[in-house]
Amino acid sequence: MSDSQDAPAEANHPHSAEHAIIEARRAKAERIRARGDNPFANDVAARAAGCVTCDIAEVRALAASAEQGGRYATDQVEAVAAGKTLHVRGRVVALRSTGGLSFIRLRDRTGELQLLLSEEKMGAEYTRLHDLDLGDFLEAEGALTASKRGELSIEPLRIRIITKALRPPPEKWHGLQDVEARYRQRYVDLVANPAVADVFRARSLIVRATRKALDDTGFLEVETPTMHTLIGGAAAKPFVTHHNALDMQLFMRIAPELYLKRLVVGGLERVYEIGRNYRNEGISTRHNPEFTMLEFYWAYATYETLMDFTEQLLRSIDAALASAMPGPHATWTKARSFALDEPFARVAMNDAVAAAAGKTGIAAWVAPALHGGGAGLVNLLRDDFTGSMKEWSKSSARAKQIDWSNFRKGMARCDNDGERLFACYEYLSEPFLTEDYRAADGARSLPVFIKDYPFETSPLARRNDARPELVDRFELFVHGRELCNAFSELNDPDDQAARFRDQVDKKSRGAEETMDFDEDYVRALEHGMPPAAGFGMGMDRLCMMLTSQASIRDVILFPLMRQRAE
RNA sequence: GGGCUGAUAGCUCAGUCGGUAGAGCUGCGGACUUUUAAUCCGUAGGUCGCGGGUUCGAGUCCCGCUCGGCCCA
Repeated sequence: MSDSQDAPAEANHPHSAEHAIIEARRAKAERIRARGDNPFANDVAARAAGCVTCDIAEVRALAASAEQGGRYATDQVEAVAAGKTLHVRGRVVALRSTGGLSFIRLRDRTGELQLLLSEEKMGAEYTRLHDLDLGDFLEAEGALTASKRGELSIEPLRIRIITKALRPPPEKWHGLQDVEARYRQRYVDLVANPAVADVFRARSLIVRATRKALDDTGFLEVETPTMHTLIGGAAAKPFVTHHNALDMQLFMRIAPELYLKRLVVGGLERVYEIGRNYRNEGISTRHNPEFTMLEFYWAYATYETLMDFTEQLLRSIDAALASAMPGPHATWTKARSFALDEPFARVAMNDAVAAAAGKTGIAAWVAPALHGGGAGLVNLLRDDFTGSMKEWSKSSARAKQIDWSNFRKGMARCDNDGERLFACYEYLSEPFLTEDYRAADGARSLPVFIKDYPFETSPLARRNDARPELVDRFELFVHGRELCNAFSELNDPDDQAARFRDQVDKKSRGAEETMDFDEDYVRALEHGMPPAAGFGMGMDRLCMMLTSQASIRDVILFPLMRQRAE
């Protein structure tokens, strides 16, 4: 908590430069009023008879046939638009004057267009420029033309400032660089840094393409509660809230899983939800307290079905992005260090651990890992870890990169061999996924499905029929980052009840991230849930991956920030 | 929570060994009828994040705090 006193708001400080700039703009707004215009106008329909209101993209489309190599010939432009008067509106993002001739770059949602203003043509209208600032919204009516340099332009006979911007935009060349200001004042970021707006256009397309892929596969989109009475569906700490009228404690959901599976019981055999989840945990470049997740449940499918579907889904989303935003997509793909276009690796956790153990070059590990796989290594480490750790940690370059101290602590906390195998995976395999699994070109990493998890680590997944110590589960890692988690669903109500009891036991022994016993969910399973497979994917992480953004805050419009005394 | 790192004009950034706080953009005034970060002349704009300390003297050195960033947990 901050007990700092309220600092004087800088903009109100009568001597600050910011204050002077705002006052200068306010004075212009007053001049506009004095002239009889509204500096915050609402009546923005075209005025001149026969004048057509156009988006900027429509203006460009009209002149498309006159374009050659990005340049427009004046006579051709004037020929295609002969006799037309166009009405455009947008924000003024650049403003230059050479005296009797001025150039304005106008931006709307569809693009940018130059206005070429001539004092000779406009007469008294031209003086309205004196009240214009960068950032203002302007409307203009005039004929289409091209400048001497071949830039498509409208040559207005009439202009009007329709919204006065009282604050100045950031520096025109560098934009807004201050990361904190970019997140706190996203409205400025979006105007000043067009590449940022592209990322959020991409986000919308990604979500739309995801919906389309699922809708086309016969899924039903549903909405389930985000306020829960029990903690369930994932291992995470919830936000706690309270309903006054019912005097009831509620948890903001950490996952929609248990509700979606109730719907599968109810006969909605393919359901999905794309929605916000809340986890009361730390903030990092990969974690925001609220985040968007896709979950779907698919009756009569198995986790094997889902691996195929996942590959196809990711490729189709990326293709949709490429076709809708070819320019930005090319830039993002260039920055990608992973391959989406060849089959993803599929590796059982036991094998992944054994392979990673082999790569450490630790002599004592070779035989157990070779003959017993990851489980063989677990047998060795359970009995002899601390004594040999020092010597092992120096065995090879790979061994030196392992986080031995946390590995040791993690192993010590484990209650059983399943958890130990998972710990081995976490410290020996996962940090090296990008170097161990490479695309055919060798230059990019290959996405990898790590599958067949120990059942102890997965309280909602179905046991493997042949090997009951495992569950039919996978996680997908793209360039070392967890993107998806999926499994064949546990539908045996008695087994599910036993696993809930185990979670409750763990909680009573002090574990923090456990699920509550959900009696209603067990009752639902008692009514019968068909065999099904379920899937979860972080949409924010998917956006990061496809648009090559390093931080989750770059794909969330308003990431959570600490409060700041203003 | 830990390590590293940052905060100087509205914006983007300099600021050397501790010695008068700088530039560009923006703003304001002026010139200019084909600009593309226009150009040129003039001018204004500062609680150097906040609070202590050392010193004749602190943007600069030391301590604490606030708010970020990166890495780790």
